Amino acid sequence: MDYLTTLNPEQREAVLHNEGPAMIIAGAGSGKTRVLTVRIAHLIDYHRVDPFNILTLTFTNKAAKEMRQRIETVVGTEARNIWMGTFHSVFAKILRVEAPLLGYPSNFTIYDTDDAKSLLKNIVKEKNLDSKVYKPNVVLNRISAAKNRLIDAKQYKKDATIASYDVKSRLPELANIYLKYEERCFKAGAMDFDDLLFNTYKLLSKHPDALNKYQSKFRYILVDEYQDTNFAQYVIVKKLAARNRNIVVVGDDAQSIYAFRGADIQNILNFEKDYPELRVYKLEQNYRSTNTIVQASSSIIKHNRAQLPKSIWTDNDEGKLIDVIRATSDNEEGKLVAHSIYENKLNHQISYEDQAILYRTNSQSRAMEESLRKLGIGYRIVGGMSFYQRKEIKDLLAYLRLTVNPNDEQALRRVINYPKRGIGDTSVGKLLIASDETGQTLWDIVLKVKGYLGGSVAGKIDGFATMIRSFMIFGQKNDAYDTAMHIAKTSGVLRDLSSDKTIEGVARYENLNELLNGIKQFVDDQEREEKDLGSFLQEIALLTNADEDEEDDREKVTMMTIHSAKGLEFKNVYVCGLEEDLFPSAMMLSSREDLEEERRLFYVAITRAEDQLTLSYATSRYRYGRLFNCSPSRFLEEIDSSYLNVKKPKERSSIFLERKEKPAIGGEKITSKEGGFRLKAKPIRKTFAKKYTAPPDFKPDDPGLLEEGMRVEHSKFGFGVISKIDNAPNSKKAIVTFDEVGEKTLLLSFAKLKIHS
DNA sequence: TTTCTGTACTAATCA
DNA sequence: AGTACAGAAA
Repeated sequence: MDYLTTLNPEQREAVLHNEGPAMIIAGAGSGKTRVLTVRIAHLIDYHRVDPFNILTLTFTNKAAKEMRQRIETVVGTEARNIWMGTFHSVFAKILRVEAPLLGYPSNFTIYDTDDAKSLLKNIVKEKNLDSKVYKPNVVLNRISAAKNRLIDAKQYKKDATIASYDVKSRLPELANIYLKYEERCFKAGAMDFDDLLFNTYKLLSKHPDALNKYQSKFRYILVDEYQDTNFAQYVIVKKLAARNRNIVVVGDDAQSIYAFRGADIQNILNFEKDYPELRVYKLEQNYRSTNTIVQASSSIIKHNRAQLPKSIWTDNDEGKLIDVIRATSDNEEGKLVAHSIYENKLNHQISYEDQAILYRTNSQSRAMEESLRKLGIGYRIVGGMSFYQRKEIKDLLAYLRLTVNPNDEQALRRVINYPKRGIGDTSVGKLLIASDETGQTLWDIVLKVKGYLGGSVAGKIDGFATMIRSFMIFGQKNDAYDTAMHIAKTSGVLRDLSSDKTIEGVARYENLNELLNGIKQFVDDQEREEKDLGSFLQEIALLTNADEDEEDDREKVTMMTIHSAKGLEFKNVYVCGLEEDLFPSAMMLSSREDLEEERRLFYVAITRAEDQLTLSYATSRYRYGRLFNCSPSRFLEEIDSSYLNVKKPKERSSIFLERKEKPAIGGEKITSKEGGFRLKAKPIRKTFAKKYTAPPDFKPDDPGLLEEGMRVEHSKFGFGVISKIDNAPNSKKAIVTFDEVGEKTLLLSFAKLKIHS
């Protein structure tokens, strides 16, 4: 029970709350994760609750993992039996078992946003609708919103209000697209992200035995970040908790930032209505930030009308004022931020891992990256274009998906002609028509292709089907790694990539190997029981942006969107791009609700900082390759100016601005998963390869003169040092570490290198 | 059927 | 700046 002594009275009360519903309103930095973990530990350790009976829903898998580890220090390995994870991953786990009740195979595929969009694109095309009007993005958002409100395609079609709204917004065919989309997903044995929630709801409402089973299993339910749950999640939780009513939700209305995904603050208010016996606990003391930051954040959030009454306070020091940096361009903004980070380290011994750069949109990372690289500051980017979104990764994954579930239409279409095997769009189109007319899946048609197509194409398709079938048989007898390796080799994917000797091609090949390594680590994980391909695919389908690798973070600045930063904290935080139309986003200016959500997002951003907060903006910025002027964000004016230190451009030390540029280190994007393996993508940087252009008088030297350790100039990559020369008979190679683009292997018969002494 | 090339269009946040 | 698509040429 020592763990209770570390809590303040309010926290302790929340932890000791016994049975029945409770809501914990926890301000930023008030120790809510601590309360949650101690509470769970207390349930197990003191109240002798069986961990199997506890369900904890968190916002990221990483948060769940950390929480589990902390609980383990109190109650031991028993903690591993707690059901803990994101809504999506917990529900996917349930659906793996129960999907057959809903007519889905238990090895169902999970469609990510890209799969969903490309399926919608296909449907729009098949219906001969204008894809400029029915944009996949827009259509998907509408369908997603409907699913989050638990409206299926049939109900959608019947609903007069929705119909008139769709007509008004000139998308009258939406209902029919939704019907088709639903049908195609079901036929393919696939669920999109929203289906994981929707189908769980269907399961619990249509199958009393299943409802009964999970209600008695989950006797204690805890929900973190409750302010970001949507209607579907709300209803499911309510159903699960209906019998025991032991539900504790933790949230902060001021940090609700996912309305675009259907999150509804209303859920907090509904909660009070649903459980009249509800106890409410408030955690108002901030342990994270300086008083300046706490006060400044309060001065911002009070501009919002919609909020629950609470007053955040802190015992911490007053701290430093909030710096405001003004730059003339996005590139200069990056430079100033990078220099400031460098200076913090040099003069104040603040290591890079304690510093973070936050921005509204992922596209803002580029200018920052370049500046950090020039100063030789290591960094890592959370989110953005992730490893799994790369073409080469998706290609192999499509083969793997197809092997697990051959009805997966998106996967089939992706690889039926990759690598090129002479099955073009025309032929695939014919198969699709046959599939539509006969009601069979695309795979069924492929199996019986000779009945629908003639000529040599039929033979090729037949060969493809035979290959996939052989993969399926192979997969039944082997683990995920051996199967994936077999598939990569036999399908020709590996050969196709290794034949591409361009720089980008080599990077792609390495990425593919990284994926295979990742699968190997998955298989080698001692704690894992299921090592088949299907388990691996399920594992990676639900990775979140924040599910990051930790061992590699040392001496690296963290960069991410503010959304990804939720729940995190850093000593020094830079919030960039504080300009009208960027933050707040131009798309969020039309209603008070939207603007207030942007303001909450800003609130989340600044409350990430412990000691020092810096806000920056630029007066011009590149968009669509053009330079646009911008004006400072209204949010800057909303902060009480007594907390601000507006830096005048002159004050900045010129030493830094003229410093010689250092070679780059670091700079890889990292994505990983909690099971212990991690995947790094080799960045494919055409941009930087293009950036450098040799002077007109550039003349390469004779490759024979090159030696290890020499400093050389390359016509595209700029300057670098030869780290190794490989004297293979017909392909002399040099490995050169370039200042800007990092290590490259160059074939000396092609590469033009000039020696610099 | 594939590959090349020019053009049109686009970048908000996430599971 | 990057890319996705359409149309022409091979």
